[in-house]
Formats: sequence, C-alpha cells, structure tokens
Amino acid sequence: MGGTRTSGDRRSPGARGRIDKRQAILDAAFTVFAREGYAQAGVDVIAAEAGVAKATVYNHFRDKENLLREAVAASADQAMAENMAVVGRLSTEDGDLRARMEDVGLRLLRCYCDERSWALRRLLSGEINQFPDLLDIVHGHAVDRVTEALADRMARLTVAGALRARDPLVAAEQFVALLTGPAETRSRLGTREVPDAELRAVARAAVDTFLQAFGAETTDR
Amino acid sequence: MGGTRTSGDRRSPGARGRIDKRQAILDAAFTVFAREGYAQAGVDVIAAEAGVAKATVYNHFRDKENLLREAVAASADQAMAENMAVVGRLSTEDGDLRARMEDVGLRLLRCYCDERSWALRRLLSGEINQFPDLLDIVHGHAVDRVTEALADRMARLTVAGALRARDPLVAAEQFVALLTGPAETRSRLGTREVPDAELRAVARAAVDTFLQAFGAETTDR
DNA sequence: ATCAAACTAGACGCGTGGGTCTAGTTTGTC
DNA sequence: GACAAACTAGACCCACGCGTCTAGTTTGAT
Repeated sequence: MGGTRTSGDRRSPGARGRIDKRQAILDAAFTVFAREGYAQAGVDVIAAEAGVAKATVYNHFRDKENLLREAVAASADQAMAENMAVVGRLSTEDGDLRARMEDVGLRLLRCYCDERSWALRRLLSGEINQFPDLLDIVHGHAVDRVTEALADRMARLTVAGALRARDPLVAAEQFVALLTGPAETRSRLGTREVPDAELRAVARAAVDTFLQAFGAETTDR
Repeated sequence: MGGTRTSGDRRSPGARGRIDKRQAILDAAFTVFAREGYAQAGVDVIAAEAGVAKATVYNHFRDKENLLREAVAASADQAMAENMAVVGRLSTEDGDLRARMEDVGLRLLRCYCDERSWALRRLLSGEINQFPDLLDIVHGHAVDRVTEALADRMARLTVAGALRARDPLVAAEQFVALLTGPAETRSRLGTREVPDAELRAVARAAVDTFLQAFGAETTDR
C-alpha cells in the first residue's frame, strides 16, 4: 500500500508475526472476502484457508475490518504493478503503431479480465458503502495512475507526430473505456471466461475506433 | 420482471397481501440492501423503513433471499424502462445527427449516473457470487436489451446513409463504453456527484470520437 | 353488523460468528 | 540447552439477526 513495494515490511508496530504467515493470511483473506463478501466471510474460514490458527490472524491484524483493508490494498498494489508494466510497453519507438497498440490493448484486457482483478472490483463495489476509504486505497493507487501513465505515452506520441490527441487524458480515458466496456459486458461482470480470441477482437475493434479518431495518418475507409 | 410491466400483478400464489404495502417493502428492501449489503441488511430495518411490521414482510416474501431477488428485479425493470425511453429518441428523422447523439448520450449518462442505478450495479457486483441468478435477471432484461436497441437504431441510420457502422452491435457497444467508462471514473463508482456540465463534456467527447470513427460525412479536423 | 384476511407489536428460539482466553507446542536466537 | 516470541487447537462469551409465533387490531367485502 504505502508506495510501489509489493508488500513485506509493512508490519505494524505491535504485531510481531512471521512474515510468510502474514502473507498467507492476506492471500486467504482476499480469496475468501472476494468469494463470500465481507459480512459473510468468517475469520475461521480465512484462518483455515491460510493454514493458520484463528488467534494468529488476530496476532497480525487488529480486527476483521483492518484485515479487509490490508488485503485489498495488497491486491490493488499487485494489480497496478501488472497494469503499469503493460503501459510501459507503449514506447515512442518506431514500428507499426497500430500493431503496438493492439498488443498493449490485448495485454491490458488480459489484466482486466484476470480472475483476481474481477474479484477486486466486485469486492470494492459491494463494500464501498461500508468502507468508503477502500476507494482511496484502490483508485488513488491504481486506476488513475494507470490512465495517467497512458496519457503520458499518448502525449509523447502526439509530439512525435504519430498521433493527434488534443487532450491526451481524454484520449487515454476513452482508449481504456473502449477496452474495458466491451470486456465487461462480454465477461458478464467476470463470471464468464472470455476466450483469448474474443479479447483479441475487442482489442482490434478498440484500436480501430481509436485510430480513426486520434490517428495521424488519415486512415481512409 | 416477467415482461415489460413495471410491477403489480406478480403476487405469488400463496401471498395475499395488499399491493401498496408490497411495493413499499420492495422499495425499502432495495434501499437497505443497496446501502448495507445483503448480509448486513436486517429484515427488521427493512420493515421499519417500509413502515411495516416484520411479519408482513414474511407474508409477502418467502424469505430474505427471495426478497432480494424481487427487489433487484423490480429495480432493474425500472432502470431498463428509463434507458429504453432514451434510446427511442434516436430516431431516423432528419436534423443534426451530432446534436441528437449528444442529446441521447447526455440522457443516457443521466440514467447511468442516477443514484439508484449506481446502487443497483454495486449491489449486483457485490452479491453476484452468492446469487449468480441476479445476473440473468438484470443483464438479460436490461443491459443487453438496451445495447441491442441502440444497435437497431444505428443500423437504421447506416441504411439511411447518416452513419457507416459496419457492425452496428460493435458500434453500439463502443458508444455505450465511451459514455459509461469515463462516467465511471469521474463519479468514482457512484460515490461522487458528477455535475451536469461534466456529463455534457463527456457526452460531447464520446460523440466526437464516435463520429470520427462511424460518421458518414468526413469530418475533417 | 359480521366475518375473514391482512396487519401490528413484541417476544422468543436458535444458529452463527467476532473476538478473547488458556494451555500447551514449535521455532529462532544466543 | 535455555529463553522468549510466535503459533496451535479448542473452548468460551456475547451480540446479532433470521424466521416463527401469539394475541390483539384494522381493513374490506357482503
């Protein structure tokens, strides 16, 4: 949570537990919370899934609420790292822009459609009324950062003459929307497994539309 | 649920309650479920919010699960009706297409950003693991129908020469995505009130991009 | 006026689950 | 080997909430 580090040294002052156990608990907590929802999830179940005694859970985390926050934060950090790695591939180097954008689009879609990614979004949506601060943890550190990184790349591409995005942030926002929107309906909120071929088609369609609007070359047809 | 009727005659065989009470319970149930989540929501609270005794709730609905399903179904029906009414405005008549699309886009955004609409989506996301059939109730009767109705309109517009949508379903899907995607980030999953001016800007940007890709007239700049 | 169905307020049984505690075991360190 | 911190299994307390039940009241139809 507190930066770009995946996890590890965030042991709160009082807790003195083994680190591997802590990680196992976080993983199990996320899994169970995502599967059953916060209220339905039992700490007993989380402990069992982590292969740990219930008391150990309370040794590492103050209470159930705190456990939820930390589990979500860890998962969001991981998801953001994957997304940022993909965006980094959209460099300003030469080569076929369309092909590179389709590649990036497809990889972003794979991140987006990952089971844990869906689970995170569903969990966030469901518990956001009870825990409004979850939104800051996830959005402030994940979604917005990715879109802005994408906007940076698009600004560079515009300066280089490969694109004409008057407002790079809007362009990035729309590119993401063209990917995630169709993916959302197609995967039925993450309950359906979307075959890779379909993801490729979505990415191609998104890039098509995007380049018609923001491409430098006047693509006829 | 069972058709296009808003509600009314769906009284299940055994239940014999007054209809207005039933509706009050459904409204209250949706409100409370959306606010606190299924597991946290208490039937006592729902009954109180509806101004009704708890026993009356169980007189109309078998149990808590059934109440959730019916409440979601009613809410989804209402939301779909509003959406369909908006889509119906995109007729094939003459006039400035861009202006008409911006109008429809804005109205769709207002539906999408409505508080009850957000509540429905959040509730659905959060409880979808526990109640997978909620997805069929909502998607089968709302989201897909709206997109398809929009696709129909776009096909008509293409035939009329006002648009060139090779695949109307993809075009409709992308138009919706260009609206809802930005709206989702802007409103932070429905927790932030988006001013109307911002919605207008989102609609304009969406129509800009959409027409660059699918417009018939070669809009230069 | 009469009767039955719907409704109300409130109590209650009962299962579930958060969080604590105890007693005993493992693990790392010096 | 000795010591302390971490861990385990399980019992335990207690609050909460679903669903039922009872006894009495309102409502609508004839």
